[in-house]
Amino acid sequence: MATIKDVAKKAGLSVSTVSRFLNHHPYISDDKKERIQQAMDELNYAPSAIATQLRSKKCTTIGVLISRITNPFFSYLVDAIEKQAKEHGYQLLIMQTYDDPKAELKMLEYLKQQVVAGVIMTSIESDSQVIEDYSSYGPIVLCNEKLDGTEIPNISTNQEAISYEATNYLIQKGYHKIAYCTGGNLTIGGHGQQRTKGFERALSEHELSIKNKWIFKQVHNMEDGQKVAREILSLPKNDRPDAVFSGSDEVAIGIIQEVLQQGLHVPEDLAVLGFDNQPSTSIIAVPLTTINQPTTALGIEATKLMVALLEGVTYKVNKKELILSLIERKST
Amino acid sequence: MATIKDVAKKAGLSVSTVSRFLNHHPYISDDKKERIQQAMDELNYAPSAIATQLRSKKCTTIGVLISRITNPFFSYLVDAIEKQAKEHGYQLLIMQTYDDPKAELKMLEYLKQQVVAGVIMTSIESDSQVIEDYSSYGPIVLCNEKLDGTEIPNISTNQEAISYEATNYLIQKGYHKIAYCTGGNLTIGGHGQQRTKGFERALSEHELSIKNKWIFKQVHNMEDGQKVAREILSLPKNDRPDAVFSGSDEVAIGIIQEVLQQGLHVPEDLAVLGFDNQPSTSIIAVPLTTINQPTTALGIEATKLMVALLEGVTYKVNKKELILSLIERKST
DNA sequence: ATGAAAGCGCTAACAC
DNA sequence: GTGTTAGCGCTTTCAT
Repeated sequence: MATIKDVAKKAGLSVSTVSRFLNHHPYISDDKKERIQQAMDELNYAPSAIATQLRSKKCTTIGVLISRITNPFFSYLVDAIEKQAKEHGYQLLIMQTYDDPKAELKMLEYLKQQVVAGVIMTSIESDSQVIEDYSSYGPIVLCNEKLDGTEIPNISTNQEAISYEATNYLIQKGYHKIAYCTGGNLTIGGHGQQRTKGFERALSEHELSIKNKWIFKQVHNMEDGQKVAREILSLPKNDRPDAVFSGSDEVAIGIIQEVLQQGLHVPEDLAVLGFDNQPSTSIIAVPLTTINQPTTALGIEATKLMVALLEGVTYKVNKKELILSLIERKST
Repeated sequence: MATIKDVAKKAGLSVSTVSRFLNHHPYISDDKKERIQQAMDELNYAPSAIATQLRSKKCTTIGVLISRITNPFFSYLVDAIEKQAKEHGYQLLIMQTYDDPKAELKMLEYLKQQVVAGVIMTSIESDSQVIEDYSSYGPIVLCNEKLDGTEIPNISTNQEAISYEATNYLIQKGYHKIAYCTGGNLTIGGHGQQRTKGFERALSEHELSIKNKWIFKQVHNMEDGQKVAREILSLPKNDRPDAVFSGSDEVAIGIIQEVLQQGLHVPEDLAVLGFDNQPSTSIIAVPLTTINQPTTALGIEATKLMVALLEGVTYKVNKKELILSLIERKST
């Protein structure tokens, strides 16, 4: 590979002039510009990004932490982040955590080592203290997550409110025995805590109770959903929920599949409400009532905020687009 | 940020000793190891990856080019690549092209600038000559793509054969008027050329012809599929295909949706065969007959080959897993 | 076993 | 306008 030195030699100029040319400085005579360009072309020169970075301390790679890219919510989020980042001249280093704090820590170490200039976290596994510590090495922006008691900036939606609204919607529709599915395990500060809060608030306002056996924790995919449906349907009629609020569309789809397979009907035998509005929810046998997340807006705002932080300017987050909405289809 | 110099000073040693410690060289006395470790801890030191890279010329970032991450085929591919890369100590720089050759070129420039050590291309927009030129700067591995007349290594499946097989399957089932959907435009060397070849071979062996109006080019998503279905259904009965072979599941799903919406039936009024076996194809109203791609194997093999190329060892691709298969469901 | 010193490819004062 | 030079933080000879 040719270096800036080779170019300078070939053009009969000094490295600094070539460097100036590279960095679009003013005040270089046109004939020299031409000579440099020609030398570069002949040598097929490209500046070493590494050397530039070491010297100028400018890094244009943003780290993105996601739990799993195959989840449509995250792939759409990454899509939005990537497009926005590219627009500002940044690249994405992507890392899946699969909910493993070790992977998360690896990315945070990359921040410390300056492999990435900043990190957008779309999932959190570490303690807030750990993340706060690392934020001294570069900006960290939380996307669709929050960390109470910290100063870490975040872009997020009001999941508690929409959960409350969706639960009320179910109650108004006449469903009073509502089961609940969550990916977390109902610990405070854990996954889906906000959704759970909204759900519980709506129930208690209507003085409805929820039985322990109607609560399903650590359910994530279609198979889990099918299992949940089997459990529900095996309960005696008078003890059986008439609706399920699932914190995940995938689980909701599994539930619907299983109910239909048993020759029963949705929503007559069991109503199902999901969360995410994943692409496939509108095309299944019984289209799913679910909650739409402003995925693109979340990605765009998180990235804009990150870029602003990186470039030392202020950015006022546009909250108008960050709203969740209930999509009513056929499953409720 | 503390540097190696600071650590050396604090430990009362030279930078070279610290460097040796960092690189796990033998022959460092235990007491000095301890002193260094302690100094590092106190200073909260992390070596600058950039400086290390500039000096040692070792880069552990692999560039991955994909057309769009929101397409499940690609997100599953990236998932497999990321896991495999991580296992070997590499990271992924991901870039979507949205079929724009400019984006592709940007990644290839990153290869030239040593931002990435190698590039895995899961989609190709540039001329083979361009890609061959860039391959002198680092390994390029094609994944699920081929470039005839070049030496660029590739991991791919026999799409021609499965297309042939799937078309024969349709013919054997009694469908003799088969329409065809492709994301490309039927140019030689273009998108889906192999699939088209297999399709045509099967037709011509059975002396079946295909009318021009039964061919749909540049169709990509569900909406395109719905349009295709509308066009097909508006044809007079005697001139209407009885089956569609779609090069994309998404288009196939759109077709099914539209047929059902018009009160007609799949496969009675129109049989539909897709390509990809995307997750949602098994859960739609009429589960789709389609072709399964060995996504994980493609990703794993491409990454293993890339790592081998990067580390200068040979790797024999495991072709046993790289097989396509017809998944028969209810749409044919 | 440890240290001194050169230099990876580039940028940015500082001189002229 | 252009050249000289001193590093950025690290690895790696070459001494000792």
